Amino acid sequence: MAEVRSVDTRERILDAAERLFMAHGYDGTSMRHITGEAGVNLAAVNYHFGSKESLMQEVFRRRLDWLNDERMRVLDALEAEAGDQAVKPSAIVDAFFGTLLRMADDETRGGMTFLRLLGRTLTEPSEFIRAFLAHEYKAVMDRYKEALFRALPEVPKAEIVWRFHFMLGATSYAIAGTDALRLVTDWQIEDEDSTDRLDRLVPRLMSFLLGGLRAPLPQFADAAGAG
Amino acid sequence: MAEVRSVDTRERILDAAERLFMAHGYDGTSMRHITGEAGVNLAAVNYHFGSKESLMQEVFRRRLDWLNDERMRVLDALEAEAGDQAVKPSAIVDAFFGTLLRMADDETRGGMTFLRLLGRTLTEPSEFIRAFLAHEYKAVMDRYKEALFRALPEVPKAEIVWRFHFMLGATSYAIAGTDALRLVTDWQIEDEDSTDRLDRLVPRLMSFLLGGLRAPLPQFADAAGAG
DNA sequence: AAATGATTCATACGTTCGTTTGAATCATAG
DNA sequence: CTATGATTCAAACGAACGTATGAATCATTT
Repeated sequence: MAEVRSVDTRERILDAAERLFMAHGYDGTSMRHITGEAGVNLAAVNYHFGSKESLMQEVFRRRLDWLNDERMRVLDALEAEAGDQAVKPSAIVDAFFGTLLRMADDETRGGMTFLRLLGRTLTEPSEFIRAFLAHEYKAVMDRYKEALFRALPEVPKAEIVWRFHFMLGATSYAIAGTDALRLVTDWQIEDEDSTDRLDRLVPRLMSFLLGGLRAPLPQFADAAGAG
Repeated sequence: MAEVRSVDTRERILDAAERLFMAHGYDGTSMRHITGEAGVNLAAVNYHFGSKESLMQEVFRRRLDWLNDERMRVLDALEAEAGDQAVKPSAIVDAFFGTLLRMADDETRGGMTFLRLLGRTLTEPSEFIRAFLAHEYKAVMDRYKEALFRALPEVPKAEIVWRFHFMLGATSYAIAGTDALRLVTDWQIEDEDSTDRLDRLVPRLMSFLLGGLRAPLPQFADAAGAG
């Protein structure tokens, strides 16, 4: 079996696809863009991956398998360390979002490119992508939800689930828009260079997420409670 | 001038485009989908709007003109009411995000469809869309940033800008994913029906946003301050 | 009623899309 | 060296894309 060439080609395709899907979206990226940038023949994608959809799935699987395994490992370690005590909310949030954000510095795992792709894709419309991500994420999301339920027993579960949702949004947006949103907001932060910005994004975002997670419970207009 | 027909056709196209762009994205929606769903001739889009890009811009302009004017009006009123006092952060946040979220109940202004379109588009890759939104949003963003600077004089401006960014993300995600993210997280909140969920989204999100905005400032690993 | 300008219509243009095909080329095994 | 299976290649497929065209139809004015 001559796997040397094919592995090279596969990875070149995956790298190019990751970058182009991030920059132009799924529908905005053609197979000819991908194969052109990867320096391989047009037919190589269908030969190695079967279809464009399968390629997209493989782009995510390559990174998410490690990320979600790592998230599980970190949470395992936290719970083992805590014994019969509850794990602190800040540790849970860091295990989920911090583990994600620290991928930005690891180019062997996609770095910022993959993070921004993931951030954008979570709000992308394509049905098959959402279905695929739902499947990939289900187990780890359930684990973390349960951990937060135990860590915050006084907060209604529905509220925790919503706030997890909000945290996901703030994070994915912060990642996806690290360059893009500069356009929308057009702010200038004069005293920080770009490397600075990334280093400080994690503590900044963590403060925000924890502040939101532990905010006072909302008061609803009607009488009923939240669960 | 026979404007009756053209106005009807224009609005039918805009309504269909708004819905389809929301559901399938810009690149994922064809002119034939739009004109088919609107029940008009294929050439009508180019006749009335010139191009697909111009149509997209008009879809947004139709809603954003009102939204951002309204945001300006509300902030004007708040500042007039406060006199030389500072406007409360919670009032500013409500003026910006609450005004947006309350569009969900106003079908004459696009309702949830437009909100979800906007939420998704803020992370979409197409260059011309981001450039257009940047232009449409610039004035109102500057006004609100300044208002938050005055409301939170003890918080570094860079930190406020970042947290505004995070709030935008949480909000746009909460909107865009009101249905979609159910797939990813697969949570079930048994005791709330869907109308309930929308009514309670606003106070829930507001609590989260304010908690994040007023969270303790992050501690950076190195010595330098944040601005 | 005739004329005019706005709008709608069917149809076609050239391009690009994802995918397929079958031959050519490669690396390895017998 | 030859056979074999894996991979690469150029080329083409039909379908769908955004856009343009010119005739037909409509509403309005003279």
